[in-house]
Amino acid sequence: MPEELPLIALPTEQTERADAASNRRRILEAATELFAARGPDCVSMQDVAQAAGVGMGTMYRRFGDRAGLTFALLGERHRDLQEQLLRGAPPLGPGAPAAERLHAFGRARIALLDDGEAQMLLTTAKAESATLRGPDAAYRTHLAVLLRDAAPALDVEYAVNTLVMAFDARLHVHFRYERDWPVERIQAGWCALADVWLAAGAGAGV
Amino acid sequence: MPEELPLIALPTEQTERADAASNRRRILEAATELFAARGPDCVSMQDVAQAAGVGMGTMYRRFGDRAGLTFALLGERHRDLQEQLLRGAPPLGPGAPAAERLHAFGRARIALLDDGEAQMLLTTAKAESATLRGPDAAYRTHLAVLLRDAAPALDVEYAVNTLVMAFDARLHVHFRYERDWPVERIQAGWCALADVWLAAGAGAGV
DNA sequence: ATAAGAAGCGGAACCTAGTCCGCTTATTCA
DNA sequence: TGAATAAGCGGACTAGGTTCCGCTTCTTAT
Repeated sequence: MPEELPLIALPTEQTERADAASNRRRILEAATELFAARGPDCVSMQDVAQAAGVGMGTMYRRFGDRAGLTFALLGERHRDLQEQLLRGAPPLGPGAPAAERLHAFGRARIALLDDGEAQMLLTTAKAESATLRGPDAAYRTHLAVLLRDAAPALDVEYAVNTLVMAFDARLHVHFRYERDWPVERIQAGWCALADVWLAAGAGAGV
Repeated sequence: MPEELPLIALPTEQTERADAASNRRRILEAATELFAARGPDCVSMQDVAQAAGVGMGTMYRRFGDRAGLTFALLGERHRDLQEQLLRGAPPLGPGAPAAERLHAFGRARIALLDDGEAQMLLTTAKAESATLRGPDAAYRTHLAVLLRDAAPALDVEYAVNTLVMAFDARLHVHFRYERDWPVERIQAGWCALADVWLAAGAGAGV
C-alpha cells in the first residue's frame, strides 16, 4: 500500500475557463522572468500584472495573494520531490529504513531552499508561515508517516512541527548569509534532529 | 560566576532628551490601551500616534518599526523572566540540573506566548522572525549555555534554533486555536524536544 | 444560433507601514 | 542669560499589497 497522498494540488482544475487558464500561465511566466531578472524583492504585484498584460483583479483572483503566487511558482520543483518521495527509488522513495529516508528528504528539501527558494519566500512574509500553508505543508504527512512507523512513542505531530519549522526561510538565510554556514552544516543539523526524535521514540513502541 | 548577561536592552538610555522620554512613555501607554481595547490587529500605527498625541515621525524615531513597538510592549514581562533565569530560585534560576532548568524555562516562556503575546506578535509579521530579533533572541544565550554544559557533543547553535523556533507565534496559534491543543501539550512537546537534545549530546562530551 | 447567466476581467481606490524633510525645542557652554 | 547646536518633532508623502465593482467574455442549454 502506498503512503497517503499529500500531493500539492495542481492549480489548474478542468473547471477553469479557457481565458482564465491562459492568464494563469501568462502570469506565471511573467513572474518567473521578472523574479529571475531582478530578484524577487524588486518585483511588485503591479510589475507582474503589467508584464503579464492582466489587471490586478486577475492576479488576485488566480492566486489569492502574493504568497499564493510564490507558492505556485515553487510548485513544480516540489511536485517533483514529492513524486520521488512517493514512487521514487530509495532512499528518497519507499524501501529504505526510516532514518535514511528522513536524511535523504531533509537534504533534498534544504537543497531546494538553498537554491533561491528562501529569497522568494522571504518576500511573502505576511501573516502566515510557509510552514503551514506553503510547500512544507505537504511534507507534514510524509514526515508523520515515517515517524509514526519508526517512533510511535512520540507526540508525532509535535515532532513533525519541529522538523518543518527548521525549513523556515528566514532561519535558512540567517544561517547561510549572516552566519556563513555551509549548507552541509544545516543539513547535518536537520538530520541530527531527525535522528534524535527517532532514537527517543523507538523505545516504547512497536 | 553568573551566566552571560543576555539582558533585553532597556530602551530608555540616559542620553534621551526629556521630551523624547515622555513621548516614549505616552506612546507605550497609548499602544497598551488601544491593543487591549480593540485587539492588536485592529490598531494601526496612525491610531497609536494619534492617541499618544505625537506624529508618525516620532513613533518611528523611537521604535524603528511596528515590530520594535511590539517588542517594547512585551519587554517588561520578558525582563522579569530573564531576571529569574539569571538570579532567581531554581529550577528557573541557577542551581538545578540542566534538564529541569530547561523545562521550567520552556513552560514559562510558552505561558507568556499563550497569554496574549502570540496575537501581538502576529501583527508584526514583516520580514523577520521574532526568533531572531524579538524577545526570544535574548533567550538564545541562556539556552546555549545550558546545552553547552550539559550536552557538549551537539551542534549547540543548531539545537538552540530548533528550541526557539518552537516559540513561533504562528505555530502557537495554530496548535492552540486551529488544532485546539491545550497549552500543556505544547509545553510537554517542547520539554520532550529539550530532553531529546540533552540525551543525544550528553554521551560524547564531559 | 442565441440568449441567459456564470465566470472572469481591469484598474482605480483603499489601507497601512514606513520615509523624508523643514521646522521646533531642549540642552549646553561661554 | 542667550546664542549655537544637536536632538527631536509632525505630518504629508510614497510604495506596495489587497479589495471592490461595473463591465466583458466564455460557456451551455434550448
